[in-house]
Amino acid sequence: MPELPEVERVRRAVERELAGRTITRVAVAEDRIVYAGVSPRTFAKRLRDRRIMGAGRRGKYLWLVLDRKPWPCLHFGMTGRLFLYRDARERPRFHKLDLLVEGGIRATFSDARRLGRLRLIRDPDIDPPLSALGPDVLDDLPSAVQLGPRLARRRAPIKAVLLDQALFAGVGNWMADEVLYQSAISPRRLACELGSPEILRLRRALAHVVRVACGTDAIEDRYPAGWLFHVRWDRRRGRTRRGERIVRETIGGRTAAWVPERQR
DNA sequence: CTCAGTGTTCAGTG
DNA sequence: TCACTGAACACTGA
Repeated sequence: MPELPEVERVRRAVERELAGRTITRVAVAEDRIVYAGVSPRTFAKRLRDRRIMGAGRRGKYLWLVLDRKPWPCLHFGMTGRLFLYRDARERPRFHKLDLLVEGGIRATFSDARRLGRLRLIRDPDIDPPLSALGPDVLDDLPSAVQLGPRLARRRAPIKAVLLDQALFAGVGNWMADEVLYQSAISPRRLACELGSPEILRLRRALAHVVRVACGTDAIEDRYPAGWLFHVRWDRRRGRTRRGERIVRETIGGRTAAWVPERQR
């Protein structure tokens, strides 16, 4: 579930449901992989009896602002999720962290594949791995002029460069494909060979996709009907709504879905 | 049974 | 030193 729009939805939900409330109970799974750089026990101790002041996000990383540092930082990997619910029976499978918050609200981080990470941080701007992130594509998307020189240094397919979190924090596989589709640029094109009109289109499409996706609170059904998103994994049909053929190939280590007829 | 997957990191190479 | 590629990580569901 986790690219920028999904993480932003969670951030807003935390602000709305949990801000101002105190964590009364914490349960942790004995998972030395998902808990990174901290034991589950210590992690629990730092959260218990703390008040949640709000939630911050940069790229795909989310942290809870507590009344005392350190703060918990969540990364969702491929399958991580945060559930907010009231009935304990709704606790999801693969739970790694369970919070009981004042007012009977429960928050559970779950992750089947265990590529997500739970950390403690003191400062999102200074502590790795957050400090390695580039500008957030929702809050701080660079202008086309700023993007020019950064892309000019990269001799890799634009698809791979879009996934580089040091350049475009928050972009993931589906957003990269969507942005390239909407800006009519082939994912194979080398970043350094894009012209100004193309960079302009790319930047514009990226701003549009991230804004619209966040505007719907990442509810996929509400993404505009013309988006590639709705058909990119549909292997049966393998066509866009307009009947253009969708191709799948590995670029930059990930599967790209794209429309050669339209993307050059 | 096999394979791909809305992600990141690290070793190896140029 | 910088940048790129591919493998590893771990596990589910098609």
